[in-house]
Amino acid sequence: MMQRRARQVHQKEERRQEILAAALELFKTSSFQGITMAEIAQKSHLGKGTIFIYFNTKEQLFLTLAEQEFLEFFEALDERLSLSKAPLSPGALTNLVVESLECRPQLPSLAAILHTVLEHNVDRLTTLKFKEFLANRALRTARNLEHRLPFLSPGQGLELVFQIHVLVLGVWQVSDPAPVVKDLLKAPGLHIFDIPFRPFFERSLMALIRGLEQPRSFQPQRSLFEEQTEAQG
Amino acid sequence: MMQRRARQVHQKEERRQEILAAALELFKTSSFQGITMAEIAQKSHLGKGTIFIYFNTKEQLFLTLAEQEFLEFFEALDERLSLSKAPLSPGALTNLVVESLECRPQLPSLAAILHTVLEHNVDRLTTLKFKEFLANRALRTARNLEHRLPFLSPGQGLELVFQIHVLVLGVWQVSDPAPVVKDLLKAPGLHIFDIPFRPFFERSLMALIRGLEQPRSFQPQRSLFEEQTEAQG
Amino acid sequence: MMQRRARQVHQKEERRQEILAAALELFKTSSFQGITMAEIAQKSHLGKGTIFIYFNTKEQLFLTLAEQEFLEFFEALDERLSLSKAPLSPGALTNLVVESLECRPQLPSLAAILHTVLEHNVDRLTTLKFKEFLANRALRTARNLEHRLPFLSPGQGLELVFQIHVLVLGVWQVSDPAPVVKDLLKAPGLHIFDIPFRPFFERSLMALIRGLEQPRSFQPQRSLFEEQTEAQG
Amino acid sequence: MMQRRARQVHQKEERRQEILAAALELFKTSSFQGITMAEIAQKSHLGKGTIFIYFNTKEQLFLTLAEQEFLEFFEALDERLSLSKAPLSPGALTNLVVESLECRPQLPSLAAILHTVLEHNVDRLTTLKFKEFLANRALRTARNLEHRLPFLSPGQGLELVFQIHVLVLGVWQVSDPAPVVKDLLKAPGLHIFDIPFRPFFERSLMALIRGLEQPRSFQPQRSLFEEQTEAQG
DNA sequence: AATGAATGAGGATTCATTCAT
DNA sequence: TATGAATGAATCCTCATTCAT
Repeated sequence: MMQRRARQVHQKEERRQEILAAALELFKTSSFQGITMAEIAQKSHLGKGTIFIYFNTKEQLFLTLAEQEFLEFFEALDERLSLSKAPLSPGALTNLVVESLECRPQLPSLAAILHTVLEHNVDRLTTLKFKEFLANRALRTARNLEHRLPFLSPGQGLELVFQIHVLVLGVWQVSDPAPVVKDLLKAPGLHIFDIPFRPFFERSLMALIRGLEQPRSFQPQRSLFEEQTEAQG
Repeated sequence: MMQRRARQVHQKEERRQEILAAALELFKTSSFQGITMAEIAQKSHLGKGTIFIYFNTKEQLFLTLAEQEFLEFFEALDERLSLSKAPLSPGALTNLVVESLECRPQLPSLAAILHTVLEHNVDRLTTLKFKEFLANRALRTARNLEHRLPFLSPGQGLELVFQIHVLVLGVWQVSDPAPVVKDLLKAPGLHIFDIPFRPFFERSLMALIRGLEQPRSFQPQRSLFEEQTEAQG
Repeated sequence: MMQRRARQVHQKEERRQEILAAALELFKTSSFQGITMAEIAQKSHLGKGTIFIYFNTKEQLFLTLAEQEFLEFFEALDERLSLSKAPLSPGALTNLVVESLECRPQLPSLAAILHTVLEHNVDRLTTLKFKEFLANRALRTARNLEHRLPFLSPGQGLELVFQIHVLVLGVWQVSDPAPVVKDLLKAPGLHIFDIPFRPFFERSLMALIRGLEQPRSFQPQRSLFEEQTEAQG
Repeated sequence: MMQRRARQVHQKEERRQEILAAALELFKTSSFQGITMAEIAQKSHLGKGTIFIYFNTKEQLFLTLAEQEFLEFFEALDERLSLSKAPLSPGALTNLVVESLECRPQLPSLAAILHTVLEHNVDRLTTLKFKEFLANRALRTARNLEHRLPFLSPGQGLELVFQIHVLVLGVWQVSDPAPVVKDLLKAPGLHIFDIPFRPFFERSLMALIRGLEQPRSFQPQRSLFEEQTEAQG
């Protein structure tokens, strides 16, 4: 053990980052449940107890990791969105998103456990901070999206951000099968479950954006009625 | 304990269903991790060990639950899709999906743990059976979708099925926050995370379908090039 | 399942033997703990419950197996002892024992669990029967031994039987290492633990018999005194 | 709980010994299977989990116990063997062994489960260490035996060590009957199974040593031939 | 007599978290 | 601050045995 004391604020922040880096590194080849705090401590050359000085719980540690990844993703996306003021085609926007995503390869897997795992066993305050950060960040990107996508009505930018989030975590779960499933993918008829993340995500997001782009005025609320009529016929 | 012996095949099936019903009931107010096999046994008036005669592992039990919910969802959807042969509008299809979904209120929460939890710790054979069932069922519905959505090219029906699945599990996770998060939803600025499942799912699916509906010929593969140009400009 | 009813006494005995044969077969490649009653039932084409009609407990089943093996061993040995009336050399007797042992290859492994496992969880009556059988059988062979080994004083025949038993189970345990140990036998210096049953048993038994053969009159009880004297010197 | 932290190496060793002492204490009145880790924890005033910091598995804990007992036995024996250089009579040696054994009353019962229980469920490294220790210790005592027993040819010292081991565990199993058997010992005819450890062990070991002592030249390898001849006649 | 569904005691082990040092 | 020893809750699953059919 090093026994270096981090008395300065910047030293503490450094230490914090070392821990996060170690966790991220382990997360590349393992899962949240598969990683133990002992491993993280060892990899960051710190004592087990030290980790808990910087993070209250294991979930909080990974939530911080997620926050960083989200931040960088949003930054990357915003940067790309700010390169021009011209309207974006659905394909172009999809591209920007995918590019931004590829800078942070662990974001999808972190997003996939965000709601079901990480946000449990975290204290109010931490959650509050995280959600506030996310809200601010999402709103900023939402505005940027609304600037580049003229067809978006006010508020739809934020909705699109959430929809992207939903697609990221959903597509990730579908494209990252359990070991047993992975083995079975070669079985006849099961290749349909072999779904690589990127192309499927691209097609889905593109379709979604193109759908948003369509003027809705021509099909106002009729869907329900149509259906019922059909059902009767 | 009852000590009634289920010796006939149909009695065994009945018992099996009793167990599943008990598990589903518990799942309504708790989570996979929060439920113990002992609770399920108690609720189905059986011994702890008896459960393991019918299901090898806890995961397998819930996988079977998921299978049943998926089956009923697909049946409900197929039935609705077969009521007419006329082309469906995006809104109409969305409606059909949401209706089918509402028959099985636990489907989203089961789908949400399917890939990350259930498909782990299940043996090859069980997984194979499950995936084969899912493949067959998905393909049938895919064909039905292609019949009612003329704009779908062959194979796009299946993709749409997967996209619906992705939206279901993704939107569910976003709309079913952890207790701590739920508490914070009233905080100023955090109401944006209060996302009820149904409307958000409806809008997202509708947009997706409308996007698929658009002829793609007008924007062929140019997206990447466009973007790069923009970035340079 | 066969559902054959064994109404006749001889049919029941047959069934009993089938079960024992199945258990013995499994015991060749597995251990007492490694074998389940379900496996024995399956291998003897009977229902699990049926096994318990013939044997009250798993231990009793294997105790019966041990009894049979002991019986056959004693028979084989007695037969060989009866072929002549001439005094036996230690080597010759050792040979007879080893030959008799080799007819029943499972005897050592059964003897090795007899006192530590089998005789636990067996009811009084069964144990009584077993022990009575063993006593009678041992006494008969003891007499035969005393006939062929003139140097044995009355009662020493029985003691020799017990000593043979002790050597069988002791040498077996030493010569049948756990898997982990077996792996380690190649390590430098650990080859000394690679002790094949037969030669080690032969040498040990031979020495023991030769020791019994020696007239004890010349060294009467002095050992203790000698030692104490030495210690003082 | 005490919550004293053992941070120094010697404190940790102390704690380790406390656990071993507790286990040994329990082992006096119970069996390996009858003792639970929880009991050991309670008796050593430690948390259940703490035990597993010091010993990976229950088997490892008891293996360590066995190692200590073996060590002390070997030490005691070596000490006695070193008191003089004069040749030992069989009776004298037997005495030394029995005396050494009586210092460690639990050794026989630990030896009796060594091969059948303890050496299972222990990792390679632990087993390696244990076996290496045992090899070294046995070889040293073997040399000492060869010094005091002139009739032993090189290598026979080690063989004698193993033979003593075999007798210890074998005689122990025979002399420590299951409760049911113990009850039956008064039954007519079954008193022959009432075999106290010490005298039976003494007589057996003495005979064995005396056998080893005999010059073998007069009966060279003829035993097999003799026997066959007899069988034919 | 035969069956196999039902039973439930039984226990080692992990690991996030705490806190004495 | 840093440490790592100490903690103990938490639970799935096996399998010998029973007994309703």
